[in-house]
Amino acid sequence: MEAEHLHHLLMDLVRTAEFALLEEVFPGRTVSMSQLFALHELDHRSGISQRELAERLGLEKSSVSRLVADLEADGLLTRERDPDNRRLYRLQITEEGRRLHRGAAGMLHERYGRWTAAMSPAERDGLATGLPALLRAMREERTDG
Amino acid sequence: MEAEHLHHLLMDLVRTAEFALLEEVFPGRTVSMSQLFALHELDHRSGISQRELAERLGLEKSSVSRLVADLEADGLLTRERDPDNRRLYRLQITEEGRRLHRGAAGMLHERYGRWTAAMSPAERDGLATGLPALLRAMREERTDG
DNA sequence: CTTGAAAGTTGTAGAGCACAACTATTGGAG
DNA sequence: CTCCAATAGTTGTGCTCTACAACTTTCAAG
Repeated sequence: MEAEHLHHLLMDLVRTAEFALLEEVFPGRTVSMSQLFALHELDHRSGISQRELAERLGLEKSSVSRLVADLEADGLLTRERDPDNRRLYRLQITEEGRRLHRGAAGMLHERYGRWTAAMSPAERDGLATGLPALLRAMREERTDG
Repeated sequence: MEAEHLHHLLMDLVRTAEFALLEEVFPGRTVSMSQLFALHELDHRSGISQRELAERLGLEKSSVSRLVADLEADGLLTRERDPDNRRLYRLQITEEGRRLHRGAAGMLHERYGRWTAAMSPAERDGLATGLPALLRAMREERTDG
């Protein structure tokens, strides 16, 4: 696979995917990309700190501070000081936050279903093999260097 | 391929790819994502109008107006009124703009090379088959609905 | 007790974008 | 020909997201 080809694909994918991820993901609420990512993280890893979340999101701690404050105000997560180290918060997604994330995921899943339905079995298999591998490679380089 | 799996992959990919695309892509200059996309488009389709560019970038015409004005001020593209319809501009990338885009692409290509080098032949083949198919499916839905 | 590091907050400023209201040009309809 | 609606683009304005710097609070080490 040539670089030029991959370049095209990635440029396209970032634009198209970001568009698709935010489009009408949840009616009535406005969820930013970072908020969605944050909920996504917290739905998997409960109890992480803001610093950890900032690292995972690739954001500055001050940005996460405000991001998390907004999510807390909307009742989508809770912040509790760690009793053993009161400098840091333990973030936990609330039921409502979980419902929102799952709801968003559900809406997206329908879309994913339509996408994969429009692909041949060979293409689906290829994607299932190649895409995780690409991400693994991207992430390795990012953590290495 | 299940939706949940694809959901994970896309969330990850958007974040990681956007990060990778902008990181030190061209030393000395600050290029925004949209500027990079715009140059990318103009390097392929010369002479399109701002309205066409706006459609391709998924941006509002006012945003493109300012975006293009900046790129022109930086000498990366030229704007000429269409003699047959003086309402619209014909946008053309300059040599410098082309060099910048190609340069950025070159830097990215090295990175792509490292990524694909870290993948097995089967994974590379899979990606080459599956990723274009996914984009095709995503784009079809976007233009349909 | 002091010092320095870590986690988080707040002030501030800039980038990027959309929306609305505007100008200029064009192609009809009457 | 004249008027009008549509099209391409511009400008004013305001919002959101973000980083950076300076700050507070908490902790741990000496």
